[in-house]
Amino acid sequence: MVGSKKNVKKSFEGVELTEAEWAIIRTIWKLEPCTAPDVTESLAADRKWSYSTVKTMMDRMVDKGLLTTEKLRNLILHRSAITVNEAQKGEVLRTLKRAFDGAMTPMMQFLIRNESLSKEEIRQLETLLKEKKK
Amino acid sequence: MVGSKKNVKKSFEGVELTEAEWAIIRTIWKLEPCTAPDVTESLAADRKWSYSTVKTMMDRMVDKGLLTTEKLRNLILHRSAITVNEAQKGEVLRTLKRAFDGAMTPMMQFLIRNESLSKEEIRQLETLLKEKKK
DNA sequence: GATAACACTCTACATTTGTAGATATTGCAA
DNA sequence: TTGCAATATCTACAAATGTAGAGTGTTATC
Repeated sequence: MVGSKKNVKKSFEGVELTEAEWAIIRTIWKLEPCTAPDVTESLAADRKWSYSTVKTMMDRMVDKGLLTTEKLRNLILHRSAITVNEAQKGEVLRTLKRAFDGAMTPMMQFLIRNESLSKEEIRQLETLLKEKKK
Repeated sequence: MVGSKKNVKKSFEGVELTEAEWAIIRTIWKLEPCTAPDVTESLAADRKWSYSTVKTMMDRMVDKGLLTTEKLRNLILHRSAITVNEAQKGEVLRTLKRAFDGAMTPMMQFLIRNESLSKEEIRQLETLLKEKKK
């Protein structure tokens, strides 16, 4: 059976989602509360996943505590248990840890140096940095 | 058998290394050219991996084209086939794609807002941005 | 009440990742 | 020259991930 372990509430400091989990949770953030068929349909455009596939993924995510469920009649409504921000933070921390030895500044430097940014975007970032200084 | 497929030269635009692969390639960047026992020993401090484990990993990385080999007497010398920069880029792109829908600026904003940066670090980044504008 | 839709449950299988024991090979030292 | 120590090869297995078919239950409808 998929989906049995009690899902203990835990901190999501370092959540790491797989590619497929990202696809699913993105959809859930948009639709929640929603059912597995809802998600399947919404994803149909990009991913041609069968209902079973989506449902299995979702069940596993419930196990991991990434989603919560509520039974409504014969339906199971799902909600995200982590916020966009938490998920993003997990992903960023992962990269930081693995690729930059946990050092923020080198990572920022890498981004500024290697990625293309328009003048306007640069201005925005400068503004943010200015605010940050306070 | 581990390590048979011909390793075709390919672009490393989007390399994604696993946690274990990162540990190994970091060591290789330090020691290359080096043997599997070299890597095992160097990693012994953090990871208590057996020689077999390390060797298997390395063989798989050779398959994937992440490492190259050269036979010297009875030894196999390994070298990295991707640079630190390429690996970092892969990791960053991954996060960008998954967590920020490929949009650079939101990711930068997230970092500036959510991470702690000293005044000095902020100054450095401002300088970088200034240079970038040219 | 029978039945078609719809949603859910179970089970399964391939691939990748992490981990390592057992065995074979070989160059070197005694 | 022989045996040992170092290195490499082969094989294996568990867990995680990606993917989905087959079967079961429930509900709204005719």
